Formats: sequence, C-alpha cells, structure tokens
Amino acid sequence: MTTVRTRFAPSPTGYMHIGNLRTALYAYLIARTMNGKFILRIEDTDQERLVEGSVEVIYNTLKLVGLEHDEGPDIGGPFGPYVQSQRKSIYQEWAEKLIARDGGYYCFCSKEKLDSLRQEAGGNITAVKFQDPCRDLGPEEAKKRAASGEPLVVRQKIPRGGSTSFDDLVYGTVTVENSTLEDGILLKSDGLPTYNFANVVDDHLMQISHVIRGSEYLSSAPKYNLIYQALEWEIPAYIHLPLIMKAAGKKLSKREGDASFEDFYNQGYLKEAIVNYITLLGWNPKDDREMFSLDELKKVFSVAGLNNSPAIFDVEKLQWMNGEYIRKMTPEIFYEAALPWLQKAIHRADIDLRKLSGLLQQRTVVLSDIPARVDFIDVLPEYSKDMFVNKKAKTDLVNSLEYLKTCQAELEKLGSWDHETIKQALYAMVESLGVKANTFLTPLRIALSGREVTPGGATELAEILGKAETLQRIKNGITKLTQL
RNA sequence: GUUCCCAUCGACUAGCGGUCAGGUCACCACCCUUUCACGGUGGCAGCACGGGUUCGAAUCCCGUUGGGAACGCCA
Repeated sequence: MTTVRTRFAPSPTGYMHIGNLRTALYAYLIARTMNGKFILRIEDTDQERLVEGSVEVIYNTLKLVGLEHDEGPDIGGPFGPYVQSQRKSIYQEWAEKLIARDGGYYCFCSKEKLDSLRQEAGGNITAVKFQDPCRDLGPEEAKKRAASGEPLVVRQKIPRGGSTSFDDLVYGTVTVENSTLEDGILLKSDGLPTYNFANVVDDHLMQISHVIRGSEYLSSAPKYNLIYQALEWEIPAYIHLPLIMKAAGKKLSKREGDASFEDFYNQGYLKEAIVNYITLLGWNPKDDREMFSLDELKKVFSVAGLNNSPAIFDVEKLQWMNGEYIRKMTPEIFYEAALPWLQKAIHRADIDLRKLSGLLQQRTVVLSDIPARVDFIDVLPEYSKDMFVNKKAKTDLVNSLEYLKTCQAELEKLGSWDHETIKQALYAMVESLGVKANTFLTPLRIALSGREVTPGGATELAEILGKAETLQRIKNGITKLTQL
C-alpha cells in the first residue's frame, strides 16, 4: 500500500479563512491518523491577487494551532519546489504532453473574440454550445502559429460526448455529462497555469494520495479526472468537504468581518477552542464526546465521521466552548492569558491582578470581555443612586445608606486587609443585624463598583481595591445617598 | 439560466428498515449563591412536502419545494 499523503494548498491572498483552516486541519488529521505525510503547497499562480505577507500568515497560523507540515516551501522536501510560481516550466512541459495526447490545445482567440462568439451561440453563457474555433486547428498550423510568437493560451480538450464520474469519500459517486463541461484554460497567456491545471499536475507529481478540499470543487472535479486520464495518471482519492456558512444561509465571508482565524484569535478566543469547534463543524466522533485536543484528534479522527451537508458557524457555541477551555486552565495559565487584557483597563499599580484574574476565570467566556468588566477598578464610574434600589436584594435608598455607614465603621477598624478578615467583619454585621447577606452586601458592592454586575462580590472587591480606596468609595456612596 | 451537491429540534449533530428519534449550544424554570457567572436538576423544541417500495420508513426510490456551490487568462 502506498503511503498516505495529503496536502493543504492555500493561495496567499490575505487571511486564513476559518473554512480554510478547517480544511487544513482535516488534511492534517487524515495524514496523521493514517501514518502519512502532510504537505504544504502555496498556490500563487494568480499574480494579481498576491498579498504581501500572506504566506507568513499561513505559516504562523499553522504553527500556532499546531498543524506541522512534513514538506513545504519553508522546510523543503523531495517534491519541491512547493510554490507554484516556481514550477512554471513543469506545467508547460506537462501541458505540451497533454496536447500531444489530445487532451488540450492551443487557443489563439482573444477574450473579446470569444465573448462575441458566445453571444452568437445563443446569448446565454452555457458552455454546451460553445465551440472554440482553435479546438480543431491542425497540429502543424497550431504549432506554427505558436512558434511565431502569437499570444496563446492552452485549453483543455473535453471529449464531446459521454460522461465522467468520480468517487468521493464523503459524497459518493458524482457523474456529469461531458457536454456540460467547458474547455477551460489550463495555461494562461502569462505562461502560468490556472488552478484547474496546476492542482492536477502538482497533486500527481507530489504523489498526493487523498485530495482534500472544499465542496466548491465538486462540480469541477470531473474535469480534473479527464486530465488525469488523458495523462494516464492514477486518480487520487477525493474528499470534498461541506462548506461552512454564516447564519441565514450565507457563506462565511471575510467581508462581513470575523471569518478569519486571526480575527477570532485576536478577539480572545483560544486556539484550542477554535480548533475543537471547527473540527465538529462537519465531523463527529460517532459518540457524544465534544471536547477534543489536537493530540486526541490525531488518534480518533476518521473520514467515516465526515458529514456532507453545509454547516452554519455558530458563534454562541464557540463561546461556550471557549469558556469551557478557560475554566479548564490552571489559574496561572489563565492569569498569563488574561494579563494583557487586564492591562488594557487597569493602570493602577496597587491592584493585585493575580487575585483579580482568579475572580475572572469562572466568568470569562472570551478574553476580550475582560477590560469592560474591570474598568471600574481604575476609576469609579459615574452612577445613579437608583442603583442602590434592588428588589431582589431588598435594598432601597434608606437601608443602603444605613448599611454603607455600618460598613464604613466596621471596615475602618480593620487592622489587616485580607479577604478573610474583611469577610468575617462584614458577616458579623450580617449576623447581628439579622438580615440576608445579599441585602447587606449589595449596597457595598454597588458603592465599590458603580456597577450592577461585577466580577466577584463586595468582600472580594474591597480586598482588591485596598482599604483606602474602599473607604473612599463608600464615602462617595454615602454622599450620593445623602443628597436629595 | 444550465449543471452538481445538500435537506433530523433555532444552531451543530447521532441515526444507516422496527428507537419513547439520542447528545451538545442557545432558550425557559428551579436549586446553589455576597451581584454576575460557574455548577446541579428539569423542561421547551425536529425527521421540509407529496408520492411510491415494504408487514413496517427519519432511514430505500421518484418528484416538489427550499438552501448551497460551480459555470473566469480566481483559487
């Protein structure tokens, strides 16, 4: 049995789309679970679409999420070069061979000429009736015109009759009539191949055993098979993947924001959560398990679990999963992850960010939520005294003032300022006043934060803010409640 | 328009002729609780429609409808 070789072949056009990442992930997992090789190839045959720095984005993203390739432009390998723009002569050579085997032909028609021919063919764009006049040029004449330097393009010569089918590991057998296929361009006038040709040549030459790509290629796959056949090449196994869509049946698009890996990553989603989530978009382990690390996936992933219907990317579930990963972190690791976000909102030097991070861990879903949750620590926000009125806590303007004064008096007496001391002092008051802790502590929490919702309760906030600041904010609250 | 693909709760999915149609997210309720979360318990909710095949269809076939994709000197 030949060794399994899969490839991820992105074009360097900017960002790592989430669907592309998933394709890379599956290709990687299939290689790893089958003891094969995972190859990275850069498809940059469209010189106009090149975006500077995007190859680096590809390298960085793959590395960041842990998809290590065995062969690629940066690390070489026995089938290089792995950048298509550096393989120009290879495609030209095979294009000639394809022509010799009657699988392709030179076309000298200008774009304008063909457009008008299409018009004449009935006004519609159906390829069915379109006949390229160059298709039936004699070989000698074609060669002569080519040699004379006339601008040309190489087109695929699709058989006029019959049908072509191929087997896909997730979609089954797909058949199309050859009459619906067009004689597409294989080699452009700049001498570089189109994807339609390059992918076939490279996949064959690089001995790719399983071609893994999005289902948008499903309908053109028969054309590729015709090329394989014309060249008498072995046809690889095909694994087409269902598309990932945005809600309302729209394809996930970079234009609409948040569709690239780095967008999510920069928003504070963990790479492990992103990988885990997108893996489940189109694949299932055949049991109820949902949490998988990449290492675990390397063991359990299987083509049999691949799904064939499009999936909608659900940010809410990603958020849930991200929260799961955050809660599983050790406090130390979470602190390190949260630190940059904490520092966005907190500039005071006297705040124990480690303690604050401990408060935050259980309540954080996405790291980017952090700044807005803690910015009251630096500066007490302006707030209305109506906030002291809380039905559930049974607080009103009157008892709030009273409790705040009690807190002030009790806390002032405290010698040390640690959580246990503060809590004991305050709970002693709860006890002696005979009220619910919620009722007694809510006014304090409001006074300390100016917020309805806070990370941690009153005693924890008091500890973090420090004695002086705590008393200052209580005083501020008392003043607010005293004024009419 | 033509061709191809898809169709189970709002979302991701399990199911591959006989199941009370299962799980997860979201949502709702209750419990826990110094707010919010976390955690716990319970609940709501689905086989797009119409024909077949069969003793029996979510499962097989056909059609309809709906959704997606491809039809570039883009990949």
